[in-house]
Amino acid sequence: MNQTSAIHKTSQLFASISQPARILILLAIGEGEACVCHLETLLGYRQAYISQHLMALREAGVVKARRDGRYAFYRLKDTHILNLIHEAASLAGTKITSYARLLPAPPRQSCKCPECAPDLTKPGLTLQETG
Amino acid sequence: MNQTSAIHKTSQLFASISQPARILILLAIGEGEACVCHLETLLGYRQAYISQHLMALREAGVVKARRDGRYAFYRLKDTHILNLIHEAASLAGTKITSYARLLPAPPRQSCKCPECAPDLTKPGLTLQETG
DNA sequence: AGATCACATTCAAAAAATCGAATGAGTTAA
DNA sequence: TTAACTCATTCGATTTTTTGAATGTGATCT
Repeated sequence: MNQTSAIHKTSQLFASISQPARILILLAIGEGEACVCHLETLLGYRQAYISQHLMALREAGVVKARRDGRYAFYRLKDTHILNLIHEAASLAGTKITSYARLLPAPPRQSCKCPECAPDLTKPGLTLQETG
Repeated sequence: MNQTSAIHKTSQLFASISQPARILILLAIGEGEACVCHLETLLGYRQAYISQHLMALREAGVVKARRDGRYAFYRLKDTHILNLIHEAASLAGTKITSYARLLPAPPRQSCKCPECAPDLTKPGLTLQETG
């Protein structure tokens, strides 16, 4: 592994997250797991749009997918990518707030969006942000 | 400063360094200062090419320029950008070696700017890398 | 079986980045 | 002043990325 190829790989990693939608997706996945429909609901993007970005992130080795039935669950390959994002935000003179992960209901395997997670429709349960 | 604009600024920072030539330039500048002619000799790129990338890095707020006569000296606005690069390399599964005291090997064809010229007369200075 | 759901992929047009070439602008030396 | 030097900028062709739209694939349900 020479210097040139190391720099090339590094630049490709940067390129894969040099886009607002990608960063939002990574933040939404956080340290947990998220299915596409969850991201769709959470971020308000169309499914195909999210899938495209997830494909790019997958090819860049940033996320990995797990299939379970007709759902696909995405997870960060290395959660240190979140640190990278926060440090970049700091260098850019701003601050990005992380999405707090909602605790998954013990027996449930589905995603957390209102569509597949009836628990979230209970009053009083909302999405929260934390720094 | 809301979340959307913070993410936008962060993605722009990533975009500005999502390119091998840019990363090489930042590594070459390192924690010191470098004139364009120095980078030209060091990296083997054309002057206009380097100037273009420096302009992009300047607009992204990554580097700042200082003019001294007909020379322009560039410096990192925040050397933490180097940490960011190394962390990204690690996430990409590679390792980038920093340049320390990097000078062209003899016979030296480096620029004659005040910054580099004195070193050129000293014997025994060669191209060195350090991690 | 057909219908529906969750997601992936392809296609194409628009937008942006890349990069070489030429040129401009300011500084200093002759 | 003229010339040479250092760097910045513009221009344009090529390539890449972005993004909406349409469609494909496989799993699940009825």
